[in-house]
Amino acid sequence: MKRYNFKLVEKKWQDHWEKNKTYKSSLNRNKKKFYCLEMFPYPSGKIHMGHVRNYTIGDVLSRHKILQNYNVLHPMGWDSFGMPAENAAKENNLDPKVWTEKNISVMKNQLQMLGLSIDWEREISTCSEDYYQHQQNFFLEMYNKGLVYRKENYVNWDPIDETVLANEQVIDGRGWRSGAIVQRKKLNQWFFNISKFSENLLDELDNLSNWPNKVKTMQKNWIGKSFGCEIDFKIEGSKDVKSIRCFTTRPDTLFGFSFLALSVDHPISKYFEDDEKFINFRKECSKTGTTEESIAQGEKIGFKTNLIAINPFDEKKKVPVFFANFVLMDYGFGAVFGCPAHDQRDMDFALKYQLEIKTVVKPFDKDESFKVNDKAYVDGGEIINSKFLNGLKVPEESIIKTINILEERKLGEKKINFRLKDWGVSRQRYWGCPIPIMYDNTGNPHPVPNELLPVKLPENINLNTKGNPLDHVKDWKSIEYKGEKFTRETDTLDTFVDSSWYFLRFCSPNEKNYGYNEDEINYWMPVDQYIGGVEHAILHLLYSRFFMRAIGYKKDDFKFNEPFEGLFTQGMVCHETYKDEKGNWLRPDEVETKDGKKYFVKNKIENVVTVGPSESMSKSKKNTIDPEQIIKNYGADSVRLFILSDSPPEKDIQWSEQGMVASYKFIQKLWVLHEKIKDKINHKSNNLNLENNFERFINETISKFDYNLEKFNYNVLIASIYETYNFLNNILESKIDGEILLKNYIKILTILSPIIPHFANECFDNLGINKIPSWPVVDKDKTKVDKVNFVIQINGKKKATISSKYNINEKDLLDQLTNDKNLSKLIMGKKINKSFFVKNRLINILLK
RNA sequence: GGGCGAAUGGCGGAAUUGGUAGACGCGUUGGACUCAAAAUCCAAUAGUAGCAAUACUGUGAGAGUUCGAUUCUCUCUUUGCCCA
Repeated sequence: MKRYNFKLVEKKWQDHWEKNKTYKSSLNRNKKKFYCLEMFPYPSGKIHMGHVRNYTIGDVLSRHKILQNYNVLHPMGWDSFGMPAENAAKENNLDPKVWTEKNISVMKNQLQMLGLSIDWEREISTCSEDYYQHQQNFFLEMYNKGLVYRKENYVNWDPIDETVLANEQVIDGRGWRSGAIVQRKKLNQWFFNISKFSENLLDELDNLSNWPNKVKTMQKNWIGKSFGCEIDFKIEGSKDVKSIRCFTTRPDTLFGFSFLALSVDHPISKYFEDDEKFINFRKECSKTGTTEESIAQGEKIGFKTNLIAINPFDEKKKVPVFFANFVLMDYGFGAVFGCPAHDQRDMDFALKYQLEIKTVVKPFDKDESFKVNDKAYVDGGEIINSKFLNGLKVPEESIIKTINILEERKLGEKKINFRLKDWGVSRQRYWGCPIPIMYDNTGNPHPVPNELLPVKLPENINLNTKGNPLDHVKDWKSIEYKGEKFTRETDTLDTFVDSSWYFLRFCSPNEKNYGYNEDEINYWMPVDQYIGGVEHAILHLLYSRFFMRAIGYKKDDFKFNEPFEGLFTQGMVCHETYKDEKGNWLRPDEVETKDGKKYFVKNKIENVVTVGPSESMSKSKKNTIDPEQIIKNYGADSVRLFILSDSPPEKDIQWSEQGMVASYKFIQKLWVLHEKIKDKINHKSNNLNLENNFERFINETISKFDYNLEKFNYNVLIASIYETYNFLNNILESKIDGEILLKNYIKILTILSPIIPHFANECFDNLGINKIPSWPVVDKDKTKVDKVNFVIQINGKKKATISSKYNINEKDLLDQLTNDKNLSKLIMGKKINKSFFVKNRLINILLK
């Protein structure tokens, strides 16, 4: 008996698929299409286990659909613009393009080692001119439709590197690279008008029935629709400022108003720019960073102005105006009215600056003397201490009625506010898609005219400059058109733009004239199943949804809004973390264990290792496992089997070497089984009972497969593969007819093939079958049983099981029970009060 | 602080959605094979009591609905993610 040699077999089939273009897809209207897409990778160097998991899940689905005779599109490409390339290139003094292309070739090779059913002829790379030229087109179309505009916006500015930093690159108020204190700087930037579609993006979430609710909730919260009103507050104490406009969702607490807080970026801050104390205060604020979270967690501080705000409902009530660090210019109008009794943030602030805390809402079960002290009361109840608002139910009456009153008195107006802000797409970086805009000598922007498109990214430029390298490429930056001199926009597009339409490009990757071919996208789109990490639940998915709306805006032949019909978000791959005595992280292969209890540095038993919690694999904690090495050691099928077997795909999985070995051994065992079966297929026998039993098991297994494939319960699927193995191994002990054995074994191999494709193909080949048959259909007749195990419960407790006829009725079952010598004593001498009968399952007998 | 989810043997996890809790795998223990080890195979494996048949307890804690609850409801604890 030959050992199964995965190295030879896997290579053989991968070559076979490539040579025969087995997974090439093309438009075929006679077949139902299925577009299976996994989030494409960033070419960072090597694939990681997260990729292995992601692409294995997608591959199982894709191969399953192929066997169900769908016309499957399963492409792969590269999200290849972005900062890491630029940084790596700077460090190693090479071209980002060279770095990127090298990584792509390494990673493509690694993905191919996994044996994925990908149509590699559709491979795309977002950094190639073939791709980004169409993106420039989309940008200009959107520009012409008024969906793109330019405005000044605050950014995190690193004064040493002279560069803009993303929020996550600001650590404790300093640039992650230079360590310089980050400044807030106003820059002119390009924006996509995503907020125009806020309402629609929110509403149509409800149609996405094949999306996880979790993701839909996250998007809902992100879009953040809130209902409230705008109120103008009269201001005293300044000749320049007469009123300030606020947005609020709680106008009903207006009588609890005790201060007005402004963002330090509020337009009226310009009147305070001579005040040194204010300038210092603003500096202090900029240290807390610009994220909402850091602001909320940091201490709330304020700067008291000499201004006085007047309560519109009670002109006698005058309160101080502050600048405060917890108010963001991005939300509402950068001004909030403070009601400490019913908002915790306002409460913290009021306590610090000893401002009035006036209770205006009470819970239903308290009386009018209810008083808020130092913890804001934010739940429902009834309005008190508020003159004409008293008695209104909070929130169902109070908010809308207050708004009506404000509107009647012309003090404010109803307003729906969205948290979702327009998408700033300008990046002061080299390695991205150039923005096809040029400026005339007065600084006005113009779209780059057709004959000068695409705007190509210059190559071989000096990256070791301050600020955006493109700014320094003089001969690229300045152009002449029809005798007039222009300078190019040197910002490039956010890489989220690249990934907002790549799924369209896959439908017609070679279309020359436009980003997509209409026929092709109308056939293939939308993506039937999209698979990726939950970390992209908000931005990438929302931007893609926006992009479809933006392309389709004022364009009748673009027929769909939603790019992804189904979405599946997989969990992360985790591994234990290790630290030596000095607290340095150690790689798993640097650690050795004895009895699974004591851990120490390899070959140095005296150096104890502390085992930390299992966490998402990351380079910084050194708890990564290199997929290529694992595939080389155990084979692609084993890796695929293991990565699916231990946990449900949507949950995190713990990488375990033992589990990996178990999967490897199992493939070996399957091969032994295969050879045993092959030896028996010419065996003649006639044992009807055995055959029925056998066919029932096989059909039940297929039905389990169908159910669990549909639900992405791949771990349960693998469990039933083990059960099938055990069953087949057992049945070979008896004399089963060879023909029936083979017929059913073929079905089993077929349903195994999406998970372990190399192995299954080899087995088919070995049996002289050159094409994997279609997905088997469950034969319901074969799953019929004539006996079932009935559970006997007495007073709700399980007492026994009894084998009885299928579909037996209650009376016959009770007869059978009373005639059974052993079981009859369970009810002997007692009166049956009542009984509950579940067909073919159980009976619960209540005795008196 | 808010929203959503989770909690089941030594471990990862099953449970046809209210009907036999612990499938399947890992680990552990015992046995076979071997001069020995590895590999492989066989068996046992929720806990307590018992030689045993068996009995009782048991799905984070506590209550509730129900003939029957891992599953539904409420309260609490711990924990994860997202948002603030």
